[in-house]
Amino acid sequence: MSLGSDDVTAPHGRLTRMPLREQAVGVLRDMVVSGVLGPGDRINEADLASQLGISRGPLREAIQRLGAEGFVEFRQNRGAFVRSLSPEDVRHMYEVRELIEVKAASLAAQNATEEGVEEMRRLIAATDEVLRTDTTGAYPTEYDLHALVLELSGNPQLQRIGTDLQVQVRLARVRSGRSPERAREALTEHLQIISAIADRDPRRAGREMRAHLRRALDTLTA
Amino acid sequence: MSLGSDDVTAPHGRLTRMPLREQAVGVLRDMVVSGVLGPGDRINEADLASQLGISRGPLREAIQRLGAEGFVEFRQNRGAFVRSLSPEDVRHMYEVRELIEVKAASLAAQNATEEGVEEMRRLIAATDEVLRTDTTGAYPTEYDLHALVLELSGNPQLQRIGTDLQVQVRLARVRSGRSPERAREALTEHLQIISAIADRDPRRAGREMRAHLRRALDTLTA
DNA sequence: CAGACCTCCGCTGTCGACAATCAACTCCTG
DNA sequence: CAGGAGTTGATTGTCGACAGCGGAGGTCTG
Repeated sequence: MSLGSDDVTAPHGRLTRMPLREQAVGVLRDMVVSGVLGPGDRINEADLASQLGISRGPLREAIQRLGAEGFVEFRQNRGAFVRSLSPEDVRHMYEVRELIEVKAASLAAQNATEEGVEEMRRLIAATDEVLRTDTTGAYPTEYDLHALVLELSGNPQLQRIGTDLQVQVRLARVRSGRSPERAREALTEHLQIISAIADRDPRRAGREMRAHLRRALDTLTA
Repeated sequence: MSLGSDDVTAPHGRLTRMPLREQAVGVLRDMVVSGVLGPGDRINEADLASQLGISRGPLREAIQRLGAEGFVEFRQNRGAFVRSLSPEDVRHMYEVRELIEVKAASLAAQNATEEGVEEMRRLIAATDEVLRTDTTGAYPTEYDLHALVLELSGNPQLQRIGTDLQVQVRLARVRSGRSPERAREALTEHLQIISAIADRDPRRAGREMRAHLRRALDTLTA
């Protein structure tokens, strides 16, 4: 697993090389949410660095970033550990997430551009599609929805904090996969949120988002 | 300005040496909020490192931390720059801050421990004192209040995000110092918040906090 | 045999040096 | 004299190496 040659195409087509640190941040996040790195696991810098084909320098910088985002915790002279969330932590995270995303949904309903709403409609279609076929492919659009709502809120701060929280929540969800029934429910709830935003109804958008998040938390803690 | 010998006394009295990175984070924050590092300024790693008496390694890690917290921005191969806030940015920050701190105030009114309320009362006294004498010493208690409210909310997530935002706001306030009149106003508003929390009245606590933040934003943008 | 002490190994925290990249300046050219 | 290519200096991105702390496991002692 080396990432030295992972180049990336910049907006204008020029080939640009992302700093190793940035790439490492991405890989680490993936390793955490995919369960390769479980809660409480110690992060061995030397091992991980050679695994990624980079040196410890950029890796340590990446770890700091993850630390500020709340993914890992530090112990004096013991290094970084993948954060393990207590049920209390999860509750607290959802409490904040509700604040953030309800506001975001409401703002999105007010501020979304036409093309934003258009993208929402595409999500409706995609969601519909998933609903009619299988539910295993649900997660991608799940995150897409929440990310899109945050973006359409038009408030970058809200977006930044919201996505951080959203990704952190995955930490809790890694182990406890949800049932197919709940997945279907969630998708229909998404539909409600989307249509409220598309209809430009802030109140309803906020209400639906709140309901959605509360049910999600219930499922998670059950 | 070297920080190699800046030891720190741990909770139980044992002398502990903070990692250079942590100390650097603190110093950098101070340099930003105190105006030594102005918005848009480039951060020269070599200079700053030798200025602090450390090497670039820990410093770079510290900068990453600050980056995740929104203090500095990165440009490809150009390094880190102190973030400069547009009026839009400030508005967005206050929008989120209102969400967070209003909730925090309301929660604090519900959840605060007895000793928490006790500390609030001490703040009332201190604030009263400042009100009666000069107003130049106002800032410390200003930040103390908001920090305390966040802490008493009992939600660590809320606290973390809230303090981040609060410190960032200082970025905007560095240049535009507020008038003594506004400072007095702010203090009386604080009194309202405090007493609402001490009375354990969540509604009023939230309402007063909201009013306070809105006026603060008005002053800032004026 | 249990518990305190000690030793050794692995790992983090830190450093200095090299390579890659960008910005500014110079110099050439029309 | 204006504009562009080449050059140079400064600064970031990256790496490998060393020192010191902490924990695992062995050893000594009561």
